[in-house]
Amino acid sequence: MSRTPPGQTRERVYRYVCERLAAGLPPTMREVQSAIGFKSVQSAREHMEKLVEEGRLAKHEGKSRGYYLPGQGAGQRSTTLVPLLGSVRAGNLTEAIEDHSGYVPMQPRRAGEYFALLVEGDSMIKAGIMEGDLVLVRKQERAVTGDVVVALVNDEATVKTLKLRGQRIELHPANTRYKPIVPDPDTCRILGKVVEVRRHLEAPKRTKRR
Amino acid sequence: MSRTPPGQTRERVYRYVCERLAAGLPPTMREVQSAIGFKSVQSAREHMEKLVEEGRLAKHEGKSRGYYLPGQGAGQRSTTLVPLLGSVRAGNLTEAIEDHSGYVPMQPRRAGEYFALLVEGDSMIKAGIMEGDLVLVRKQERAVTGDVVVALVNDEATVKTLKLRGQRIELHPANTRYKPIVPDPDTCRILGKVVEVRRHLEAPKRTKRR
DNA sequence: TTGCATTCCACACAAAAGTATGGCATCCTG
DNA sequence: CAGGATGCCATACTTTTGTGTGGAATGCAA
Repeated sequence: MSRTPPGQTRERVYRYVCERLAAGLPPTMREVQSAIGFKSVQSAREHMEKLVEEGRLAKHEGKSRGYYLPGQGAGQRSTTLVPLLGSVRAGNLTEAIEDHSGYVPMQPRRAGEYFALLVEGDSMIKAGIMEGDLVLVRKQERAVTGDVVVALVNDEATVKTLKLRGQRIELHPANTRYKPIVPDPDTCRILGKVVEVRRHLEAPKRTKRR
Repeated sequence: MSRTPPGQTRERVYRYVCERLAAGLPPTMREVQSAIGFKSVQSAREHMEKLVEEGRLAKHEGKSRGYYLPGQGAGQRSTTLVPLLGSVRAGNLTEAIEDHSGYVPMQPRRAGEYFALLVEGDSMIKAGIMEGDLVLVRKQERAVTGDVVVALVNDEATVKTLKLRGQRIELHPANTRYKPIVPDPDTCRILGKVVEVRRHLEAPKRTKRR
């Protein structure tokens, strides 16, 4: 029977398992067996057990699809899929909640409900938030001065830096070409706080036609 | 037997399943049963089947832990956990690969191997890349003019915009306070192309002492 | 009243999935 | 040479997990 140099198949197994873990469905032993091309499920199992011994994988004993990455379980923050609701400036965000256009993976640092929006315009350029960036927003109706928030002003969403002057809300741009917005309190509502900004420097690859 | 108003338990089931999906380990029927508090596994199953009928969940027939979110399967890009290797300017990146300090979830737009780095300095401020930002990098040794790359110059990693003049490599900052780097070709190596920039606007929450 | 839909329970069975035991071959070290 | 480690195969057994069938109770519409 043919056999590979020590450690080589181990790496292939590890890579395959990591891919599956990242995809959200850990593999069974028999799936590892198939993926690597073993004739016997026991071959897969021995590699997996060794990976656990080495501390590179951990597992729930006796549970199906029970392997996981060590740092991912106990201390590591878990990944959440956040709905991408559309773009700032798009229409009614309440409706967009029902028809989100995909998910964005994130690891929340705080408990809460999150949504993602695409940024339009350059009003926050000095804060390093550019046209086309993605903002991840935690839903909350209050924030403090200095927070970057998504606010609804006259039913139009906008990303700005919040300044509270007493009870008065000011929405400050980070671009000298724009003036602060001082909305009528009845027409302004904070939707949430921007907790993360993401920028893709590469366009999506063209997918094949289906 | 006590029973809830129509739809109420369904939502609880859905929420639980979504949490589990986001955490990376879909639940078994018996786990759904336990989580909701049913006495019978069949109760869990019927809710799950209904969620599939409604199009809110999908499943791999007959497979353990086989449920998934519909848009997440076929067309949706799968999530990959990318190792965070440390910060640009830190020591030897080759060693850092063995001792990465966590994972960052991303949905790659192209096939390849990825790693993440923390940015130090403000040399790319005009490109909206700030101190403390996280760059997600696809490993590649070649890039084209205009790409933002991670390069190793005299064993020091740096994030810059690449400019190729013939065979000569120039590494351009996006900040007028810095000059382009024109490294000796023997001392410069491209490690990869920056494909995504992320900024956290919120510090990690303090975790309880263990 | 009957039929249907919804929300639940109980139990048995089938298949998937984890685990155990035996075996072979190669290489290296004591 | 023997023993141990590593990389594999083969098979059987055990447990987990999915599925099927039967049942009960409630509410609503025909």
